[in-house]
Amino acid sequence: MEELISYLLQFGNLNQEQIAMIQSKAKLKTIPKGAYFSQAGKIADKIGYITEGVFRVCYYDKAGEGYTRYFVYENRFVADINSFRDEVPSAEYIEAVTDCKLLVFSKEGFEDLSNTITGWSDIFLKITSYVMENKMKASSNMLVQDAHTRYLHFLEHYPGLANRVPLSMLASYLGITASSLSRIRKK
Amino acid sequence: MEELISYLLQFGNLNQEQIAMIQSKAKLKTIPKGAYFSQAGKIADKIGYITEGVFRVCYYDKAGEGYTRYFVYENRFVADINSFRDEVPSAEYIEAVTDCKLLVFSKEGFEDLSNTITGWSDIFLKITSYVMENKMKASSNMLVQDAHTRYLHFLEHYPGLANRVPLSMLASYLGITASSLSRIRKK
DNA sequence: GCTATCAATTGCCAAATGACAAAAAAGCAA
DNA sequence: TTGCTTTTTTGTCATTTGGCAATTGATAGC
Repeated sequence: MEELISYLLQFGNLNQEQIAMIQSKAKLKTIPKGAYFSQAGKIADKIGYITEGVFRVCYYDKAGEGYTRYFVYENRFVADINSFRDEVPSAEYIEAVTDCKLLVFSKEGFEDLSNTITGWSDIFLKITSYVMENKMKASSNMLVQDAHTRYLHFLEHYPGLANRVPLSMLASYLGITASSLSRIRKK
Repeated sequence: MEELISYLLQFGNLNQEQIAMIQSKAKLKTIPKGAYFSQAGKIADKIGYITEGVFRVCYYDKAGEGYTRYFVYENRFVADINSFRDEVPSAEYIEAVTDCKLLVFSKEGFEDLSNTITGWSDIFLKITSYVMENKMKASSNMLVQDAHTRYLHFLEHYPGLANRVPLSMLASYLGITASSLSRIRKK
């Protein structure tokens, strides 16, 4: 819980009263490996701050093949923010890659915070645009690198994460086949 | 100017008074082909709504090679939103690919609007997260497609744009070499 | 019209990656 | 442990893409 607060404080100021208010709205939730935090076609009605575990945001093509858009892990928010905000169906799945624990804000709880805490929306605007810009740059950068460079960059940028996710999921994040990644890994 | 207003109205409500306020803060600006709207290392102090022309958001590697992250054209906002909001140096260039005209909001003008118009920040939060999510998904999708598919998808998704930008810039957007794109184009 | 310049096309070959299949390894439950 | 399932590794081969260089094409200035 302290980590959530210090994460939020990076993006704006909060007094003790506001912090207590935030803590009162956060509920601890456990999600087992393989289960979904939110699903395509459903409206995302909650936003989570991960305290333990790894999620992946992914989608499936008509052949049932799954593609990982990105991973999210400890001390970051995970949500389909557009679905959550506008109450429109989500286009993607958020799947627990490992057993996970998160602090969850319901739609109602989140709106209470928006109405009570001055600057709460601004904090989320900052977090949203900062995070999304980084994700976008990451994908865009990968596009002009070869597979080996992308893998090395991943190892460097997300130390330890490669050992926590299945090779096949990492491969689809990197935009290569599992076989190619296996060969690259052999170096 | 009407197009700017109707674009904004897609993301939130505005009354006549607010619309007049917005219009009073927008200044028409012309940027010749090849010039920059904002530059890496400088703080982006304005945000533009394009009425005519095409920009590209790009960066350069140490060898001076330029890479196009994405294109922005008529009836869309163009800005380095993180640099603009937090007044930190931009990491990228926004370059006019053709002669361009835009409606420009200065930092001061934009803040006046934030302070005067209830919901102005929300409108921009929506626009920002909607646009960035789409950019992110576009790059992420391209990563798992081959070059030919990416090109066809570009043609379909941005009809006419391929004829307005140099082949080399389009190639770097697609993550391939100019030679490869030339060959693909021959079909 | 001539020339300089830059962008685009094309040819050639090598390297990277994918497709498919089989084998090996790892995980998991009884 | 044993057997079953899933994931990962490995082999072979076809395809895609890049690198490089030469050629062609377009444009602008003289």
